[in-house]
Amino acid sequence: MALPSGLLGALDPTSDRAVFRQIADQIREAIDKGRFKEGAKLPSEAELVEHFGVSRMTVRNSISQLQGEGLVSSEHGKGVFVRPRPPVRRLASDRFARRHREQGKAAFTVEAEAAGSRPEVDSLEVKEERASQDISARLGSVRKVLSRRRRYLLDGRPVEFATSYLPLDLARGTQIAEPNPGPGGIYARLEELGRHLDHFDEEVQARMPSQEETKTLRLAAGVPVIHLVRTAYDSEGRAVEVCDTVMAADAYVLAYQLPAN
Amino acid sequence: MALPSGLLGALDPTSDRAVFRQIADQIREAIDKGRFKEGAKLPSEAELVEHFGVSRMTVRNSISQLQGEGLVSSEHGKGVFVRPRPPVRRLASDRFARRHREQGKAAFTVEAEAAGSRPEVDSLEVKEERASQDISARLGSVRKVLSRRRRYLLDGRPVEFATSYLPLDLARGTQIAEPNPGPGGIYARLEELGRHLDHFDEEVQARMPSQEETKTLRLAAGVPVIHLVRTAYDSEGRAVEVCDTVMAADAYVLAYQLPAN
DNA sequence: GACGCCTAGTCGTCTAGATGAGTTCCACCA
DNA sequence: TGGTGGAACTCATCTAGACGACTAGGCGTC
Repeated sequence: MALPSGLLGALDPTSDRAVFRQIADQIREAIDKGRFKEGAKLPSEAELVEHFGVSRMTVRNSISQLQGEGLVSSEHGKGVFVRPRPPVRRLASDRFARRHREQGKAAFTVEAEAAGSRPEVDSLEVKEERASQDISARLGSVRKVLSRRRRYLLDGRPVEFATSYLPLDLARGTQIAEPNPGPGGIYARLEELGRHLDHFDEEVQARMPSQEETKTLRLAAGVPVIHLVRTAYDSEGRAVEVCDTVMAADAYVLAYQLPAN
Repeated sequence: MALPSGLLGALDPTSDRAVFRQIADQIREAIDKGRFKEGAKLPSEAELVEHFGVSRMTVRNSISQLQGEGLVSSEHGKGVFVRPRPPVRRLASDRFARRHREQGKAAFTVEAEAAGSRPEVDSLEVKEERASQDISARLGSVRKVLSRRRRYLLDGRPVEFATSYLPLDLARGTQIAEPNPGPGGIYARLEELGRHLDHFDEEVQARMPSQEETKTLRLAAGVPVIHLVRTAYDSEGRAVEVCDTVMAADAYVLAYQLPAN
């Protein structure tokens, strides 16, 4: 039952700092210093109670603190574990370049397989609907849109879900309205429709997930999401697609290249 | 003491869902539906205890749930409030374009004043130090660097802090090593030194803040940070600066433009 | 009017205990 | 051999109460 000595220190009873914060500090430091490795099990609540001589609620308070920081996650009946850092997927700013599209495969699939992961696309849903105010504004006062909703998984883990919106009069009746848009994806189809793509605008924000997002992406406590809204413009400056994406922040790093002039 | 009726519903005792989650759901829904507006005070813990007929710890558990989601923040002695959404600063991908630099003022200052905010720069610290492994790799195997550390505030609120690293043999003895690098900032000085800037690489990640970041940025619970690492390259492809930035995620939206070819 | 004190209301921290539920493993029995 | 039941351990939820500390407003004193 007793804790291996040296793993965790003692409390400072003279400190102003709340006891549960001191305990969280101790555990955090032990993780930082590698005394608890990624994926390792923390001492059980009972062991921590004994070690620090406090009540169980205080220990739980400490752990819930660390959970909120995304450092640990608890599993009912098993224990509390140092949260492993999943491999991140790097999204380069040229990922929608035409030269990649011409290969004919979806960007997500190609990239994932190159990284040795098993990609999946999920819950595909294609609908015709009224544009929300925001989408309408981004598409240039379009009323009705075709929406394409899907979820992406890597090795069975959901990492991202996205909804594309296209003006209905552009997409209706084309392969874009089919579940499978064909080789090169909807951007290839848009170009075949004579909409030569010129550039994309991306807006990036980070925030904590909603309840629904937590569920859809199976997020652990303390994992934010990246919310990315991309608008595609054709060579005449018309917006042809808006893609609204929510990503598990611990699975991604976004890379952009900016010109200096 | 009693709660205005209609604000919050009742619990479902037959539900599997934990009581504290049901209470959090009720409050979340009330916020979503606008029954509690931004900045409004939630019912006190005592009122919620009475309304739902549960113990105080259960109510506190609900509230701490909502805090973790970034929905509310509590103020000791005052109450729990719906977290107001602060105005966000939009960072455009051309913010380092030469044409802006030539105005002579710092980008942060110009932008903030244009938006009607009061900008401040803080805790400026210039040091010579050994490069960390990561910084060294990004700068191309540079051992010693000049580091410039500073914090940015808008209307007194810290929103971002950043550290720039430059190869020491490039920056030493120049105005870059001075606290005030002069008009146009260090990028202008680099160009005067013959390092014509070609492009920047930016890497964006989001995560929960460390203890220190929470303190430096005075972050509320449930606010993630955006971690941005920018590398500046000159026209000969040499990395001349790495800037490591941590931003309060609720204060920013990043905007990028990507070419389609 | 300015200041300080007091008080009621608020959240923060901590204790001690009860019950529930998921996981693991092993001894026992068929 | 193989399955089953249970013990022991884990975290999850909830209760009831105590004390501390911060805030705001009222009130009296100077």
